[in-house]
Amino acid sequence: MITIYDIAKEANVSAMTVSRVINNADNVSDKTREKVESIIKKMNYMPNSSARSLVSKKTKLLSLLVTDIANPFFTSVARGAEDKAMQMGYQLMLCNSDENVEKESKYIDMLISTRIDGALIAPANDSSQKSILKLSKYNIPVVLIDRHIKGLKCDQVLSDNETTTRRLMEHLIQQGHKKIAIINGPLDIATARERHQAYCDTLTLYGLVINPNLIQQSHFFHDSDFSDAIQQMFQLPTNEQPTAIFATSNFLGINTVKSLKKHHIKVPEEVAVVCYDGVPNYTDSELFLTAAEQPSYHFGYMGAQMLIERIENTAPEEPRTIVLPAEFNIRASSLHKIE
Amino acid sequence: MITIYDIAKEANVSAMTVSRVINNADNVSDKTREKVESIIKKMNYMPNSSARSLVSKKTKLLSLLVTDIANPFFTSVARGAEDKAMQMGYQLMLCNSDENVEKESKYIDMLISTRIDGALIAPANDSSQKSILKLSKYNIPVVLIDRHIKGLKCDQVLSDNETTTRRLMEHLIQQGHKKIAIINGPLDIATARERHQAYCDTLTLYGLVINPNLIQQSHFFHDSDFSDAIQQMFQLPTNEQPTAIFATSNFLGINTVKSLKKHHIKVPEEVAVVCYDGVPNYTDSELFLTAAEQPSYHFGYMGAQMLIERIENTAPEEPRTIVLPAEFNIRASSLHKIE
DNA sequence: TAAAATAAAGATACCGATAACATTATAATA
DNA sequence: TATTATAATGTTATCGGTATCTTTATTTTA
Repeated sequence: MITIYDIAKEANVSAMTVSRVINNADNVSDKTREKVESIIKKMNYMPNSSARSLVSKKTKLLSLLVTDIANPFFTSVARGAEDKAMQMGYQLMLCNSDENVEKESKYIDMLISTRIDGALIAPANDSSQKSILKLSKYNIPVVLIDRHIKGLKCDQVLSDNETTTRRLMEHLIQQGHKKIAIINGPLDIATARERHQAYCDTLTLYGLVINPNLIQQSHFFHDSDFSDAIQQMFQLPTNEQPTAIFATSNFLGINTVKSLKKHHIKVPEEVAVVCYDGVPNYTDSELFLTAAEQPSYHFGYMGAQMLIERIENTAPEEPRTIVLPAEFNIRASSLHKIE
Repeated sequence: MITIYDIAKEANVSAMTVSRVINNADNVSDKTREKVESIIKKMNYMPNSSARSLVSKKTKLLSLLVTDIANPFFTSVARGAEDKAMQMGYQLMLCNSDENVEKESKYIDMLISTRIDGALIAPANDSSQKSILKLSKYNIPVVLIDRHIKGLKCDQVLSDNETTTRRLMEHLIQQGHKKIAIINGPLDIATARERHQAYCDTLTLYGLVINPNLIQQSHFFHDSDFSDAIQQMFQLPTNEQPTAIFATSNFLGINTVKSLKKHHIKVPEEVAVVCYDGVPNYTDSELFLTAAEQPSYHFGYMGAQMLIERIENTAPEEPRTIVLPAEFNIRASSLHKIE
């Protein structure tokens, strides 16, 4: 492996001069610079980042720690984060926690050892706080994505859970729905908690009752199954049965519609469905599910930008929170007025 | 930042003893080990990977260089690769080349500087060879994914382009189609070239004519647009117009169906469509497009495994090629017999 | 022209770990 | 008990860069 010393010897200069050349220091004569540069090219020299990092204490490495890159929301976040990282000269490491705090913690330990310059994290749940604080102990800045953690002060890019939920609910209420169910993720995840709260608040705001039988918790994975929960709701006395369902995530939305179909319940005629977050359209036809679509690419892009600003000390000291608005796409799944 | 020396001082031992403890060397007394371990825990010490790498010449870093992580094929590849990498104690860096050789080359330079232990690459096209050879110059093993490069000897995980194409074509031919168009990516990409070849071979095999008017090149991006190409084909004399289309990638398939729809051409009644590779189903209904679905997760998983074997010298010297079979899903888009 | 200022390059130590060898303490053997 | 073998620990050099200080060469100023 070629080092700075090989170049130095070949060019008849000191290693320090070579270092100056590759770092574009200004106190190198043009003649020397040209000579060194030509030898670097000839010998195909590339500086060793480990050696550099050891001295500089910077790795130019960021990490994106999400629950599952295969969730299209995070796929797009990754793309955005990577674009910004590359643009700013950073590389991005990918980690999937599977919403598992132990796995997440193991990753974070690895990331600390790697001495990444910063981390973009969509935490598994509230108890991720411990691992994240560990990063802080190592002065590794963190930007939270999508899910914040109560009591944890750091930069974050979040969705406007309150407004977006309310607007989805209002859409249903305007269509005449009074018995609206919610299918949600675990309440130890901020997004689930806030969407739950906003769901309750909106019902109250419009003078509707909050029926615990219409509140179901599942999880946010792709294969969340709550066929039983659905069935249960539709075995309630008729006056309790929901006429609309609010699903709090892309996969929950899809699986809700699938479950309903399985139980031969017609959407939207018998029950309307709205969904927080959307999915890419890989079909030739229009999408079916009414969704508040999040600008997921920007979650990653803005997140990476904030992170790099933090790393490079160009950010204000006070932690910043960016709230990105969703885009509402009213579609067939909720287009059926009831009286 | 806490180092091995801080631990050593606190434990009243030499740095080397601490190093032995963290590396689980067997020649450390239990008493010493316990003492050191407790101090490591107390002081929250984590070894510095840069320092380790500098000595060991191993970074435990892999890279996944694909054209676009947002393409569901590569998303799934990434998930598979990451799973295997994590399992084996490696971390995965993510790079998107956007099928751009310059961008790809820039990435590869960064990866060399980072001294990654190995790279999983889906090359932009044939001229990626130069950059990939550069990696070899630095003894960084490469596993090619999905796209191989002629003349480049290395481990690879590929699709069976010949068989899969032939089977898709045969399916069409069995339905009575004689005028089959192909919508393909650029021919400087191996997959496109091989699918093109297999398309021609299959036509010949069944005694059908190869009509250049029915051979269209676009590209593999998400937003490939070939509405004009489609229109052109359907402005041919009736006896030349295709009754079926073979799209050589997931996005090409989707966009083909979309374009046809735009031109009010009915699928499958007026033209059947089959597609190489599929997409995840994010809808409640059955997918429409007949597709040869690739086990993308395994492309990544197996690729990472081969790569790690190569890195850790447990692989046979001779480069290996793994060919993963596709799964055929005949769906509505091609289910219409013609006489 | 001598003294001071500036530019260009070199020497050395260090970043944080580990490999290789050296030393000391302890146990086994003659 | 003296001698070896073995176990446990320490010392030093090194990985490939860069920060810092020093030296040498060149230019500017008085």
